[in-house]
Amino acid sequence: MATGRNHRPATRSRGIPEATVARLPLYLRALTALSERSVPTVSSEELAAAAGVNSAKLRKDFSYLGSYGTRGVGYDVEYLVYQISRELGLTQDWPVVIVGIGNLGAALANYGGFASRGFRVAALIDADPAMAGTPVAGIPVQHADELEKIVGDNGVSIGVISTPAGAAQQVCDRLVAAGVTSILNFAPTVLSVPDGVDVRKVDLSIELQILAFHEQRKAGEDATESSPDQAAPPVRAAVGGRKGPDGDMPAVMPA
Amino acid sequence: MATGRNHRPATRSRGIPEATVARLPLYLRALTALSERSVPTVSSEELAAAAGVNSAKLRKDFSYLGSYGTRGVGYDVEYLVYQISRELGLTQDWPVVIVGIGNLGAALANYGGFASRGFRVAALIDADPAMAGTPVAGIPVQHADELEKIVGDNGVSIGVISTPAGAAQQVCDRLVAAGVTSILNFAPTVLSVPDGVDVRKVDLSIELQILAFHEQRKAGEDATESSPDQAAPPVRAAVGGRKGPDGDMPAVMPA
DNA sequence: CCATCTTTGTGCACGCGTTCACAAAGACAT
DNA sequence: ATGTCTTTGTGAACGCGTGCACAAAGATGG
Repeated sequence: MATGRNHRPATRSRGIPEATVARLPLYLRALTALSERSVPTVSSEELAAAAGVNSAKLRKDFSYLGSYGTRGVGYDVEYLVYQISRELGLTQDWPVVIVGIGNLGAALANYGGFASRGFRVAALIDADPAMAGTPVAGIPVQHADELEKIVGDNGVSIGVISTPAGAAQQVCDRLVAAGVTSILNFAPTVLSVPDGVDVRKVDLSIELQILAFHEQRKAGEDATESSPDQAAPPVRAAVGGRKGPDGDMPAVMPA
Repeated sequence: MATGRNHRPATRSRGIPEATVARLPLYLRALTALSERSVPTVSSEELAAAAGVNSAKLRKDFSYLGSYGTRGVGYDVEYLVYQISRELGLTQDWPVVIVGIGNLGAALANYGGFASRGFRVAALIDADPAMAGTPVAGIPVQHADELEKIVGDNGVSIGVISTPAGAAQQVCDRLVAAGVTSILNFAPTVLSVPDGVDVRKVDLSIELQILAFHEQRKAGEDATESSPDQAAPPVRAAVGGRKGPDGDMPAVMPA
């Protein structure tokens, strides 16, 4: 039921590696800061430091875009800002819909970085009829029934899902059916989409768990790895047995 | 990722690859759902489908944890839930502080997935004196002056930064100085931290830009790749010279 | 016009991650 | 017991991403 044929056949588009694409926004941000300070040129070393990456990596990344640097001098800041913006498709306007206007959805709607970079919040959508008409971030919330019409009328191709996990797949299906081909998913669920639709997920819970893993490892190293088993003993559960010994796992969509 | 000399000496801890660690929370979530439905065992194929990954990858991932499966049958759900939880360090309690209680910070504080899996919001911190005492998600906001004391008293090792970009590095430095060794950064900035401190970043803007890239590419393919240059002409800026002849560069985005 | 010095662009090697494909292991039926 | 059938665990090959190290390019000064 979940992913199924989520192929992702090496999204290497026009020869630009996916890893490079993921770093371009980082470079762009650093370059924009330099541009605001009217810095005319930067070396790969300086820019790499500002973006927090290796300078060789940065140069190789730029080489995929073409040769925009001048040897002995560096890169022209304004020119590079333009080239990267164009490569990322930020020279055009991207109408975006946010579905699920709870705490998170409202926060996203209010997020400044949204509107500032070619992205425009075309509509806020929520399933709660009581919210319809209520303005959030200056935009009136519309009912989910309008979803297809909104997407169609505005030519929306990017959708943001900030609904509860239980509603995410259904919302996703409707968005895709209406014409959306890129989805940013904040709900803690694996979304299943047809080929040709891109999904990126932002998952707070997963990030925290990864941090906890490393944190535990650090603590374990300090403790000379002497801890035999700090918590409850593994107790291989009998097949078909009940829940865990402590019976926790606090119900509904923990994370 | 941080900046400067953040070596990341192959964070391969006890032989568990980083990529595997990043997937464990995904497996755990799928397994928890199965556990709630009282499913006793799953095959790698089923679980992989639920988690949206390749079954061979899943089996290899589990092999790093040890051999918890039974050939011909599959994996014991309860047992695996426990093993992964333990590996991720979720059998212990992780006090977390959230710094920056704006729209996003408040949304995070209200996020259910936070408290449910071993993570406990120990404190909410904001620099605005007017917010001090105001309860958010049932927890009174404390002033930033208390940061060091809060971290110290509660033994906090994980910090969440949801401040504006300008304040993030400073907050980060204070958290680290106070003893925090893992940081989840929502601010659109590259954080610089000393060795031994882990930083993970969640950046809405970057995710959208990556989606825009692929979206543009899809549109370009549909148009038979005939588009020569859809927007303003590149107009290579003269090296060392001033800006473009017409001084355009439409300020394609402030921040 | 030549020498020097800076910085880019990239060939190459290495390591990680993914995937295939299959032998080993065990459940289950007879 | 023995055979069959399912599913795991993993050896091996492959491809991507990273970083080193250096030659080529061009600016700059004499």
